[in-house]
Amino acid sequence: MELDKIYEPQRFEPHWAEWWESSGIFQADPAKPGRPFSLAIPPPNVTGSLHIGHMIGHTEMDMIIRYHRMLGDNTLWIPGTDHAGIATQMVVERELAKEGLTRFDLGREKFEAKVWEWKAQYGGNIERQMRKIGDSVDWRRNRFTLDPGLSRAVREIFVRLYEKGLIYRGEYMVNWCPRCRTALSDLEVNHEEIAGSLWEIRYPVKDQPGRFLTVATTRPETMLGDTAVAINARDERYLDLHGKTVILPLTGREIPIILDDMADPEFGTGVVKITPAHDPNDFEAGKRHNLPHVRVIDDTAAMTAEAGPAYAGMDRFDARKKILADLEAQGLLAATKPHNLPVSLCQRCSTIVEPLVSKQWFVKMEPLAKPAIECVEDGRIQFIPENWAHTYFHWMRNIRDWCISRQLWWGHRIPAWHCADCGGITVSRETPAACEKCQSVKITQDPDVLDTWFSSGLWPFSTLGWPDQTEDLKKYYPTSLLITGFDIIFFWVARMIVMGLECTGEVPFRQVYIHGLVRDAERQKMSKTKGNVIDPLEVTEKYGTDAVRMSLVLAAPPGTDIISSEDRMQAARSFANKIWNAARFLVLNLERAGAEPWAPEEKISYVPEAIDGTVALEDRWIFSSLNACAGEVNKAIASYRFHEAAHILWHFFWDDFCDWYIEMKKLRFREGSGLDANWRNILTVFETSLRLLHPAMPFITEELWQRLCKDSAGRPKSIALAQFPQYNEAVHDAEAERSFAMLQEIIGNARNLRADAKLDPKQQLDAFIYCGGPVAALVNAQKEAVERLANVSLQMAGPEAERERGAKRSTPEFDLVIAVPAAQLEKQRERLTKELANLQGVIANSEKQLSNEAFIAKAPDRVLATLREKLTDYRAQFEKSMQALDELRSE
RNA sequence: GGGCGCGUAGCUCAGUUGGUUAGAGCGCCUGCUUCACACGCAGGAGGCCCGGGGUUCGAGUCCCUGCGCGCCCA
Repeated sequence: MELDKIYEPQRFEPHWAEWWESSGIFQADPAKPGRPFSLAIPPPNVTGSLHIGHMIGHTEMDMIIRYHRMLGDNTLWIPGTDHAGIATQMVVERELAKEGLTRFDLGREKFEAKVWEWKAQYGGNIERQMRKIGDSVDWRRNRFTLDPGLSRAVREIFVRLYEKGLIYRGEYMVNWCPRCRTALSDLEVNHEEIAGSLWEIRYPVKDQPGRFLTVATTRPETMLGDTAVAINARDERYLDLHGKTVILPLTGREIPIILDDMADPEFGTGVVKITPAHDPNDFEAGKRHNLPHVRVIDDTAAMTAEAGPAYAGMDRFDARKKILADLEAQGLLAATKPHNLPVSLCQRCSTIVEPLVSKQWFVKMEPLAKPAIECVEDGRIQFIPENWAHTYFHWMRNIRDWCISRQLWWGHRIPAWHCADCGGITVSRETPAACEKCQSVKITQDPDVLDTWFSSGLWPFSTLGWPDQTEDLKKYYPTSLLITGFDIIFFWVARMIVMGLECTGEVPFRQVYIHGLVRDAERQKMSKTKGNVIDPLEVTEKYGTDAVRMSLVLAAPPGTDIISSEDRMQAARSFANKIWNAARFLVLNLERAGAEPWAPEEKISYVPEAIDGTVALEDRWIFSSLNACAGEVNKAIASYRFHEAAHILWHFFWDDFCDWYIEMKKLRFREGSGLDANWRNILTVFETSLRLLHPAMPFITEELWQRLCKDSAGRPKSIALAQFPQYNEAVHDAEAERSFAMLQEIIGNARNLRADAKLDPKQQLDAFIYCGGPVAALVNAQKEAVERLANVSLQMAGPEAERERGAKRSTPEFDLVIAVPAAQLEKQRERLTKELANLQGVIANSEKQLSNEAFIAKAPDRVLATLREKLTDYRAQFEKSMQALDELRSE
């Protein structure tokens, strides 16, 4: 077996991605034993492609699912995609536009067929990407929101809610996108403040020549639809006009002057025009005062015939200009003042939304919200980080009815049929043959489709076969966890909770982990419209999937946004390269040792084997460290502290395993030794590390594991099915950890003294260590390690022995002298002076604290004891350093 | 206007319930082609933890307040 010198993930990642799927190891089986752990993917838009923002969610999901799989749980991760009504329709419409066509040219059926065609051609993009990044999903259970099964679930819940009176149809003012030509829910519009104007327009009072009522408006084009003007009852300026009428300019229509609190005496002129057909507040006012609606803007944002022949057919903003010019010409434009106003934009296409009255379907939310609030309050669903529950509560407690109908052609058609004869509506699970009211067969299905989120809201159970009580549903529902971004808490998370409780009587998931958004270098949210998306395929190609995954996980503590940068990916690739080369080193030396292929123990014990009757210090230490590492990683992943797990593993593998353990082991290798205990220890630690790393970096760990471990009878097929290492208290070896830390300190000090003297690093120097007791025993046993790792020739003497001349470093436990020429000692003086100043401060601080009676009385004994111990050490250190400095001065 | 969050090394950020001399990665400086790795090794510099006040024996951590910044909802 040979490993390339450089880690080249492109050479093996595609292979494992393919094998994982074809070998079926991620396929779930509800009949198998094991605690269920299930997760439904937030279904991405079928026409879209994964961006780096998805990548973090997918990495976290994959980490947690691989982790649970390795724990032996019965795991299921359901993949799938969302039909994304507006977005998908837009994409296909844009394609048609290239040929100069609109969907209306094709007609509904042909257009729908075109979208399906589009989906067949490009819809697989996301799935290909998911395969590439190693998502360990069960592809057999792949779902699409328009699948027959999921569509059946949609009809089922629609009919149920309708029958309970929770779905109703009515004429209301909704957000209308004139470009998409559909209604939008409140969530699908963005609010922005733009610089506009406040225009003051004179409305002549009828029969009072020369008297005007001046209204202030930000939208003059709607004046053509005014059906009243309002003044405030407390506003004495205009009170005498109450009950009179004004002549609406440009139209000559006579409209009443009414009293309403909507008119704010402090704002503008204190007079407001009322256009019930084109403003939500005016719509309400219109209801209060029984005002007629005059609709002057149509579905495409063009002026209607009712706007008058001068304006009919014009775009709303062109009409505004002409209206202002016409008013000006007639001397009716009193003022134009700069004014910032909020506008609503279509989330999909950024067109300014037009409030229009139309007949739409709504879900009555209040009764549904109540149990959805309770299940979070009582902890049946837990948000992580828990702060997000506030956001959820705030929205849920101020819930408004949900407009679910869309005037689109792509989506679930509303299961309601209108009767041409009696006007009755038949709502049914199955397509009805006749009107249920009058039995007429002249019925036609409602042309509208449902909001995409209506079907996404059913995702955690519709994907498991609901409304049928399938084995999957019984085993895996409620799902264990949902991982998603905070931007869809309202759109999706809230609706799943509502629908889950309503449909199944149970919460759809027990925990919701909310990850941060990936932002670019300017901290901008990444979005297709902004064009600042990073293509994960591009960076995974460049750095390897494992490196990209690791870089994201490292940068993603719970509750914070993730700044994506290629620097981080590079760093993570270096880490992967480090793992690769550690493996390469082992492989090369295994060959030299003439070792047989090795098979790992499935049940990991972490107990190092003895060599010649004793267990080597480095083995005791690394096994103890590995054990601690396993414990911390388990804790971190289980509590969704993925970044912590990644940092712990990075540190363990790079610093402990590579920089210290392997370096020590270089002293132990013997040619032709065969697979002795020494090797079994090394390989056990390495193999265990791979298991710990596997959830975060699945590809490199699988590759190395498969290469390194003999495919013996008892071996799992894949590292993904191997047991995840667990903490074992019995393996904890505090004494070995202390001794090894001491050894590191000795070597560190020696290296430091060498480096300061600026001598040729190849030159071996004489070193002298003065110590007694356990340190002396340690030095005796590890003399070779010190000499090799610090490149010195070491002699040991008792603590009282006379010191050799040279660069000296003291600690409470030992003095170390390196023989360097006197000329090279300057750096030592600087260092000692600095150290003394530092120690002085620390000592003064500790003494002050220890002489504080309140501290002694109130601080816990543990804290007190450590501080006293430390003070003794500081003082000893101070003495020694002082003495060392004196010696240097006398040189 | 309401809510959430952030401000720690040059940069990006960790720092769980308050308790040793505050950490990491990248960048920077010095030296090194040491036979796994220059995507590397060894050593090093760099921080009034945003300002002010308070609680406490003790505050980067808790409370109040000011300043600066971000996001969500109205």
